Amino acid sequence: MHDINDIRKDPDAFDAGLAKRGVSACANQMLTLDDKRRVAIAEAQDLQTRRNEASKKIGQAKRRDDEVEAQRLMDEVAGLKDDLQKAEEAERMANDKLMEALAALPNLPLEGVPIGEDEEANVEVRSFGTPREGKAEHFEIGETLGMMDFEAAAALSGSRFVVLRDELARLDRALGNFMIDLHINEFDYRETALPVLVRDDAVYGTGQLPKFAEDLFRTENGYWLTPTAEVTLTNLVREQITDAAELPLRFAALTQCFRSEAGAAGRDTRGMIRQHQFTKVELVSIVDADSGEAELERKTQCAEEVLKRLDLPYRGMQLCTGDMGFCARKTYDLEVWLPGQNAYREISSVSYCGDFQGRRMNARFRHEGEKQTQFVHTLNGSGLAVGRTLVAVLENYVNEDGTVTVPEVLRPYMGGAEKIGDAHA
RNA sequence: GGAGGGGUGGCUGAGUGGUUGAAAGCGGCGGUCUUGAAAACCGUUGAGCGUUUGCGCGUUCCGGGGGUUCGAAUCCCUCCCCCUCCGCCA
Repeated sequence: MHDINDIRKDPDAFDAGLAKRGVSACANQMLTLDDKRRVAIAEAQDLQTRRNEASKKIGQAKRRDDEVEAQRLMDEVAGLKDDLQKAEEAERMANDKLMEALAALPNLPLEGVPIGEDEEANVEVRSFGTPREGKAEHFEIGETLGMMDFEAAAALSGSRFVVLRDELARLDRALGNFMIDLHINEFDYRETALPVLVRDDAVYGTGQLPKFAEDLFRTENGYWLTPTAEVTLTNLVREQITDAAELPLRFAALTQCFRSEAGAAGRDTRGMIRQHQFTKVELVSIVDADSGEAELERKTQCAEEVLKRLDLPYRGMQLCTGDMGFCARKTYDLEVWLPGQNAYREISSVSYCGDFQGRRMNARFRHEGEKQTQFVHTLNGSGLAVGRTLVAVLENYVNEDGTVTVPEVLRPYMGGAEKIGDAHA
């Protein structure tokens, strides 16, 4: 959500920012809505003033038992009521219209973000490891092992679900545990266990609503299934004033995520790359207005460290203006090398959102002794998507005989096992 | 699921139709006193929005929304949340 005052201060800069994202200019439209809103407010307030004055006099008349005068005054303001109600309704509508329009606008890219239309214009900022050629895709490896079962999942739930068995199920769990342990032990994140069902306000706060409702699952009694723990972790500070001394707040969670993948029909239909339900370790930071960009770099490094310790080749991409998410001002994607696909695939996305979500959540902070509050700045990032990491491990660690070597850092989480598939080979 | 009790300012807690944005206490801030601090005493202390060069003025807000009324923290409807008892249950 943007501050209408910022738009008023420099409408051209606002439109220029939107243009970078391929969104057409609309500052003028917003200012017109705001003007209408303010006129409506002034009209309603004027009527309210008159009503209040009259009511006060009526009260005074009644106190001195002057019923005649009281009645005279009551007759006098009787006509006001209708106008007042209309004016208040007009004020509400004018305000709603402006809020609705503002809520649909994406955040502005930070200075220096590469300008472009789509992922073609993303910029590689670094890389790690050496990509190798591979022969097998992860689902071939998993099915050969007899531990990855899409048919069983389809029977239960349809497409875009998977059943993992035996050591692969354990590997999945090991990955999640390894990741979250790393972040809480070494990077100062607080582990958090969260609901995966939330209400409208929370999803609105992080920007998935109102625009992207079709990407989410909704229960019959009105809950949303969280598409990422970004929603819950970020909303932890909603509608409150955090003491600035407590910042930065760093939260990590290992949760299930649920996405309808409404717009992805036909894409990544095979395998575990794109599922309706997947596990992810999410990293969220709540910071003050000055720390956002440094925290973005830090968080990206936290995510990268997971890949490094798993010895998975990856590259870091800075997203261009056209490829960034709705709330983001600056985003890095980490893309892991998948030998089976002979391609880099996104495994983490780390974004700095400025105060865009803070304003939507009415989440503020205040420096000790100061009166003025500011909206918190927020960051979120995957550290990492567990399902896709499992895919990467399989394709990068598969052996000639179809077994899969367990990455060293995961062995403590696997009962010491060095290999998957030996017993079944 | 059934029955009941509650949601008031940073906190505790009064307030059931008329200058109530809201008593009192705590906390915070300023001052007096003190070498300094504490204690004591005095004063002060909510937020959003609109308007204004500024002082200010106006308006809204007592969980959210709607309604009754000339006037609502106070009455009505509805939703949300918390608590207690019973039932059920991982």
